[in-house]
Amino acid sequence: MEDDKAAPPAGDAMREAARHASARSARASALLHDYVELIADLLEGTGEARPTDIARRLGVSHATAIKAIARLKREGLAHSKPYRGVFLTAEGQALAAEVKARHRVVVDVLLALGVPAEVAEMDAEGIEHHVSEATLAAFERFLGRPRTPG
Amino acid sequence: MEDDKAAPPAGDAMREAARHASARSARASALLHDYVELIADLLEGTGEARPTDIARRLGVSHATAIKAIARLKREGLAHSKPYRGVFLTAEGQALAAEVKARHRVVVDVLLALGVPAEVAEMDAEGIEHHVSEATLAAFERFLGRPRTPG
DNA sequence: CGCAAAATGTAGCCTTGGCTTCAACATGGC
DNA sequence: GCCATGTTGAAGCCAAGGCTACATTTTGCG
Ligand SMILES: [Mn+2]
Ligand SMILES: [Mn+2]
Ligand SMILES: [Mn+2]
Ligand SMILES: [Mn+2]
Repeated sequence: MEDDKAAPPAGDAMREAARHASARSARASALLHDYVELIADLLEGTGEARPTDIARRLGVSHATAIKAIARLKREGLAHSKPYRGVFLTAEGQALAAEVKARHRVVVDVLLALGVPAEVAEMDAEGIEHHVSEATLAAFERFLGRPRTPG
Repeated sequence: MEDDKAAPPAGDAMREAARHASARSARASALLHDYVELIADLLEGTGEARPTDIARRLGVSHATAIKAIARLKREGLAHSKPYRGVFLTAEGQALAAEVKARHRVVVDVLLALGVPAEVAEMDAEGIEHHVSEATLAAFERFLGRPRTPG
């Protein structure tokens, strides 16, 4: 039997470790998701996404927003020229669409479960980032919105 | 009339900023919550909570666990003597109880919504940290477990 | 137009939460 | 009882995500 050098988590502990690793990974991408979602929103709404507006809507300083935008660009989700506002790449737009759909479903599930609207919006902002594909599918079934409408 | 210097987010933007701030704050305490929950679990199960076991169950290096434990101690949630394992303060125990209850409710709601068990455990590990009191109450009502069983 | 105000960007600081590496300690098996 | 092995702890590195302070650019208004 393969002898598991260096005490790797066995059985239960291993599965638990995997769960926590998954949560950590979701936490790591949460911020980027919020940025692309918001940028898409601003672009749709007003035609432009300026760092200052992004910062204001997220409740952070403009410097923080600008650093995050730099990361979005590094990761191929956004592009921008100096002093010219931010835009999403095709990849960024696709991600934004996913994230927005997920956000809506999470809010709707919370509302369906009797959570007050303001609170639902609050909590969804964090919960959405930890809803896997399988859970999203279950949520949609529960809401009576099958994924494959064929 | 306080004249709102320096372009403070107005109306919608302000509420959205508050939502994101709330999510950031939840994210910040998530890690501590997982530690106290796990430590309580280990103490109940085996009578001791050793840094190595904590690290293994969380899927991080022992050094990472030890630094987090130091933070737990700084915040009055845990105490320990060198080489002697970790224990929870009264405050830490109370927090652990809350966190465990919340974890259970979240998993049960996901199961009730048709999420597969393995996935429910996965997602709950992240979702639980973003479930406010009001949402928790709604979940308990939905599950038919009123908070005040009087 | 010209210039003040607003927006943008840069630099540098801090904390958190990961990691590896190495040193010190505790203990169980012989 | 000793010592190999496992556990614990300390140090130091890194990236992310906050911040303030300051420099630069754009823009809008008189
Ligand atoms: Mn969000
Ligand atoms: Mn969202
Ligand atoms: Mn958790
Ligand atoms: Mn948990």
